[in-house]
Amino acid sequence: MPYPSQVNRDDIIAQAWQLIEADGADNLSLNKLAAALGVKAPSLYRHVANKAALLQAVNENTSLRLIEALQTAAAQTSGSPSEQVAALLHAYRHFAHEHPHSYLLAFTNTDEALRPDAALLEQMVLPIQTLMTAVSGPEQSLAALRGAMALVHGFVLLELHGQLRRGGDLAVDFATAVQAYLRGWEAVP
Amino acid sequence: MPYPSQVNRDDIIAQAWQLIEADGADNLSLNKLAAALGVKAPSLYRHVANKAALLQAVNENTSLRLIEALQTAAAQTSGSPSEQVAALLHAYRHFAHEHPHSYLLAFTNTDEALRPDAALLEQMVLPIQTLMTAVSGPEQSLAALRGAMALVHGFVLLELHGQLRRGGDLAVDFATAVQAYLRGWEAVP
DNA sequence: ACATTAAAACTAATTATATTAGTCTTAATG
DNA sequence: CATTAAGACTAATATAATTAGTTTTAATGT
Repeated sequence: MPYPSQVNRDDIIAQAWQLIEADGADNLSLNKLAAALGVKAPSLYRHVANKAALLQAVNENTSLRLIEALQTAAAQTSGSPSEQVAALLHAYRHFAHEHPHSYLLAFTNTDEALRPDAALLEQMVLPIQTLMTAVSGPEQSLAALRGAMALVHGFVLLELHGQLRRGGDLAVDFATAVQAYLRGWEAVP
Repeated sequence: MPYPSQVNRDDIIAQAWQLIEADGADNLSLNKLAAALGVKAPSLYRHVANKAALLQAVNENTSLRLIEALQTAAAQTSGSPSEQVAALLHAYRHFAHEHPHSYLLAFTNTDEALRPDAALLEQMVLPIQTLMTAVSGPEQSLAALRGAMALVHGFVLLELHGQLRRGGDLAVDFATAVQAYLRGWEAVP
C-alpha cells in the first residue's frame, strides 16, 4: 500500500456523514473532508466517482438508519393501530430532530440523482403503512399513508427551517395534529 | 447615465425570479443573471449587496405572491369553515405547483438569512388561521393551524421532491388527507 | 460652452471549489 | 530483486462569488 495515510470508501462516507451531521451538507467541501481523513481532495476520487455519488451514499446511510429506527420503534410499540401509528410518527420526528442535517440532505433534495431510491423509500414507510391500513381500511390505505407522511415530514421541515416561531410546545402541537389526523380516519362517514 | 445598458434593483430581482422559475435556484449564477440583463456580473453589486440578499428579495417576492393568492382564494370561497379551509389548502398547493422552484427556494432553506421573516409568514397563514380557528376552537387554534400547514407543506414537498411515485391520483389523495385531518378536528371528543 | 461630479458600467484580480491529468511511492507478487 | 498496480500526490482547469480599481456618460453648476 502506498503512502502513509490510507483511506477506503467506507471511511470516506462515514467521515462525510459525521461532518454533515455536525455542520450540514452546505459546509462540506471535498477539501475539508479529505483533510479530516489526512489526505488531499483528489485522492477521494480513487474511491468515489464524484461529490454527488458521495452524497448519495451518505443519503443511503441516512435512509437505512431511519428504516432501522422505525423498525425498532414498531417492534416496541403496542396499543391500538392508531396509537401505534402515532408512536411511529413520533419516532420518525425524533429521528429527524436527532439528525437534522442528514435528514434534510436525504429528503429535501432537488437533485434527482441524490434521492433515495423508490425501494428504500417503500421499505422505510412499510411499518407505518401496515398499521395505517388497519386504521383507514385497504381501499384508502395509500392516501392515508401519504397524508400521514406529509404531516410528519411537513411538520419536521417547518421546525427545521425555523418556520414555527410563534411559541407553544411544538411536541404537544405535533401530537395534537397527529391525533386529529388519525381521528379523522377513524371517523370515516 | 453611464454606458448603453442600464439596470435597476427591481429589474435584477424580476429577472432572477424568472430564471429561477425556469431553471431553479441551483442553476442561477450571477454571470447568467447579468448576461440576461445585458450586463456583467460585478455590475449587479451596485444594486444588490450580494447573492444572498438577491435571493432574499426573490423570496420576499414569492411570499407576497403566495399571500395574494391565498387572500384571493379566501375572498372567493364559501361554505362551511372546513370547506373553506380545504379550499385554501388547495390554493396553497396549487401555488406551489405553479411555482415549484420559487416555492422551494423560499420555504425550504437552510440558510437563516434567506428565510421569509416572521411577519410575512404570519400574514401568509392568516386567512387559513382565521378559518381554522372556527373549526378547532380558539384554544387549539395554533396547533390546528400548524398541523394544517404541515400537511400541505409536507405533501407538496413530497410531490416536488419526487417521493410519491407509487401511482394513484395525487390530487385526490391530497384532498382525502385534508378531509381526514379536518374531520378529525370536527370530531374532537 | 465647459468643467465637475457621481452613478453605474467595465476589466482584472482573488478566493474557493470541484474536477482532471499526470506523476510518485510502496506493498505485494513473480 | 524487478515489476506491477493501488493509491497517494502535485499541478492545472473551469466555474463562481466577490472585491478593487478604472472608465464612461448623463446631469449639474459656472
